[in-house]
Amino acid sequence: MSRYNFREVEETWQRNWDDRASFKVGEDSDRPKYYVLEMFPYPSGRIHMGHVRNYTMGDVVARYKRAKGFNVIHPMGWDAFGLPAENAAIERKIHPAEWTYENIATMRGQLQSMGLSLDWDREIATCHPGYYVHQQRMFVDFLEAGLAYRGESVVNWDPVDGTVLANEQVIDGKGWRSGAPVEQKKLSQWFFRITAYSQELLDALATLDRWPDKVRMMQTNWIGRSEGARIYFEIENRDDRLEVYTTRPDTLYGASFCALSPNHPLAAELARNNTDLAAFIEECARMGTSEAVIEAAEKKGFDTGLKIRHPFIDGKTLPLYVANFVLMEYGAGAIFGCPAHDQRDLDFARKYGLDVVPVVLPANADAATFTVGDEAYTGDGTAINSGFMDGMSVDEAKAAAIARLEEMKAGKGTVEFRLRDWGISRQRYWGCPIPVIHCEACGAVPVPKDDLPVLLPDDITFDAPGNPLERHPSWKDAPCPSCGKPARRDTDTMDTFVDSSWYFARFCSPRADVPVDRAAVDYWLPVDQYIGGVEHAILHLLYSRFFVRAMKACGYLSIDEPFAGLFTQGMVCHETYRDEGGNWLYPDEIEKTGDAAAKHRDTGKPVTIGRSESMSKSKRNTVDPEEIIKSYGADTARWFMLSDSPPERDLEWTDAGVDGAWRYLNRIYRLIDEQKDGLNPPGAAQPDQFDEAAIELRRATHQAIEGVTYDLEDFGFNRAVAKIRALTNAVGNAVSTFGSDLSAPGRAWALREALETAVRLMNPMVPHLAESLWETLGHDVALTEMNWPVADAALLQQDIVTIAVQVNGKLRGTLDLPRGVEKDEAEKAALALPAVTRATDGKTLRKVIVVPDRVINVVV
RNA sequence: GCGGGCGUGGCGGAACUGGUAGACGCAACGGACUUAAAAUCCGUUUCCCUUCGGGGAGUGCAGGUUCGAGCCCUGCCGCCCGCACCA
Repeated sequence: MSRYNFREVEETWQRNWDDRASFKVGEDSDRPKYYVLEMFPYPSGRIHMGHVRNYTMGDVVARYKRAKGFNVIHPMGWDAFGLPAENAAIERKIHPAEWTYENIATMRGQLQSMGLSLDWDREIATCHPGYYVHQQRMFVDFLEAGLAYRGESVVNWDPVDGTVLANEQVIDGKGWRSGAPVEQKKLSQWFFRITAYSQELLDALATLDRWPDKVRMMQTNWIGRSEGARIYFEIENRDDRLEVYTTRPDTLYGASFCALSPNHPLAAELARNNTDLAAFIEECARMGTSEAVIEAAEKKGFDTGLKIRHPFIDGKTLPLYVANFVLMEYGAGAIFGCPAHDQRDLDFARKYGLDVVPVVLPANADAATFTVGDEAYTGDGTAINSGFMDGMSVDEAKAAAIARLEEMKAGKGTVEFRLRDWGISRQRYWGCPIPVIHCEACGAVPVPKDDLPVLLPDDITFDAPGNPLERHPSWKDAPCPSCGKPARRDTDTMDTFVDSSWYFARFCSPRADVPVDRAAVDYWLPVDQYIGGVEHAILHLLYSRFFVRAMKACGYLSIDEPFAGLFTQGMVCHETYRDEGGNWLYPDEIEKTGDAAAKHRDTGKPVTIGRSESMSKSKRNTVDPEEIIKSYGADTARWFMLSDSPPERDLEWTDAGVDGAWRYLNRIYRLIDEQKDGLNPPGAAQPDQFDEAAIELRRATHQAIEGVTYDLEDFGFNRAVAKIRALTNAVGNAVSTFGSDLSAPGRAWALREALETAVRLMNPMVPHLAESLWETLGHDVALTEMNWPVADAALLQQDIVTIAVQVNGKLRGTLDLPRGVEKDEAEKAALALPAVTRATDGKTLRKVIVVPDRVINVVV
């Protein structure tokens, strides 16, 4: 008897697939295509369990679809630009490129050891000039199409590191690395005009029916469409007008003040002659934008002394404040306040003693007595105190107010979005250079496409803070492409989210000398199944949706949406451990001494076991996939990843769970090893007779095919695993029923069918073992070339069905009856059951419900 | 605050459109094999009562609809996630 040698099996089959180029694909019009993609990794150094889970799921889908006859493309690459490479450069004096490519080499090897069915010929790295040259081309195209532009915006600026920070990199108002208080700074940057597609990005969400509702909801909220009105208020003693945005023009009669954002140009203008106002604005800027600050912040305002004329009420004026809660980025950067019907306005009004005039009367309230106390009334109702709008519903009043404003040329109805254009400039070295040259005479001039790529210089230093490209002695000097005079390169690089916004398209023609080969993208796109973490629900997934629209506008492709199907997987979690001093400990530093107790492996000191949390280096609750693969094999890791937890939910990594997976794989290995010699040869003709035991096994086999197929179509990997295990149990039972006698009609055949089926069903999940067992069963065609098994419908139904018998809905017994038995007959049998007669004794039979082949309910 | 999701044994989780709740595993316990251990195999395992025939309760809580509810409806409670001064 042989033992399952996973090391040898996994190496053999990985080499075999490689030698036979099993996963290399090209366009093939004869077969339906299927594009499976997992979010590509950042080459941080080593793969982690989250990668293992993600890529295992993708591989199951890829191998399953392949067996179903699809021409499956399943590529892999590297999201290789980004900050950590620069940090490594600073900390370890290693060039970002070197660090990145070394990491890629390590991680490629690790992924290969997982046995993924990837077409490695399509591998790309976004930091490679062969990739980013095309990104620079498209940038120029976008520029020409008006989809990229240069603009000013307020950014998070870290004065110590000398760079812009993303919002995520600002923690409690301080730079995450330098710890310096972040400043709000106005900078000229490049933008992608994602807002040109606001409505379209919103509308098209409805077509993404294979996306999680949650993600669509999040994008809907992020895009943030609202309908309302722009109002142009006249300002007393000034020529210009004040523009505000509101969603409640119906409450205009209840207005008691107007307020500007501290960043509003008018506020800045007024501050020039008013030091108190200047100080107030300064204070607002310092306050920062972190949530905690906003939560606690008091509504504060500064009365500018200016008076705003009410458009509908002759002679009425409203005071104009600068208020800390008004955002420059939304609407017009200015508001009118109606305290009775907006909580924030109410707080503000109470603080500054402003009028609170109710103008919407709730349905069951009395106009004579209705007042607003501490809570603003934001609901529906009837307009009151509102002149021409009195008596209208909120919706009618909105329309009427807009109509009147438009008539007076004092405003108009508008649709507003929360979505902002995408600022892509980063003051970083390790990113795609922005292909623009700034000329004093000609302005910002794109680098001609023939001169691309603009390559990153290799000879850079990280010995001072700030952008190495800016400090480079000569790189930024370049002649103006337009007039030829000395000019200056843009020293910013693109946000790395740009890189990941189109990589899925590049995979279709990874070596093309244009961004994408038209025939290839027309064949392969869109991605049929995309798999990744929910943390990308907005940024990456929204940017990519924008990018394909922009690419379409520039004639590169013709799809509307990049990802037809999306699956967001849960995280991998693990218990946490701390020593007496509160320091985090790695799982391999501790030893369990009981159910909820542990000690330090070396010191023997007690260890506190904390709750299970997402694996992270900072909490040291990580398990290295490479160690697991080395000691148990990739298949065990894969099988465990797919068992137990539904893929969209978090998975708890436990040693016991891994052992369980390991035990099962050994069990099926042993089972086949023990039975293989007694089986008939592969491909033997189906006998025409089966005894009862053989039929029972065949039923289990075909139910497993049916169930596993259904589950795999539906991302029910945990259920599929359970059904394969159930089939294995059924084989085990059959083997003991059969004993050593396989001569009864059909037994040997049914046993082979069951074992072969189990192997084929588990192939997408544990491909090395499955291939090996398939070979053991006497086949010389690899499973990668085999079709998916098909269930025999005749075997899915049982001839004898077990029917539940209830009395008043309570289970009293069961009946085994032939399928399709007459209702009367079933009813008679049910009423004759001792448990039923006992329960109905002395009571009047009211009625009997018979659900054919399912349940009989006796009502008394 | 707004939006969304989820509550099922000791644990992870099954349960097709309302029809035998607890599949499949983990852990635990008992047994077989063994000098012993590991490995493996067999069995038990929702809870309570039991005269061992059974009986009762049970899917967060309280109601409702239905012959029948884990699933549908109403109201609570708890947990998780996202957004957050969005006018």
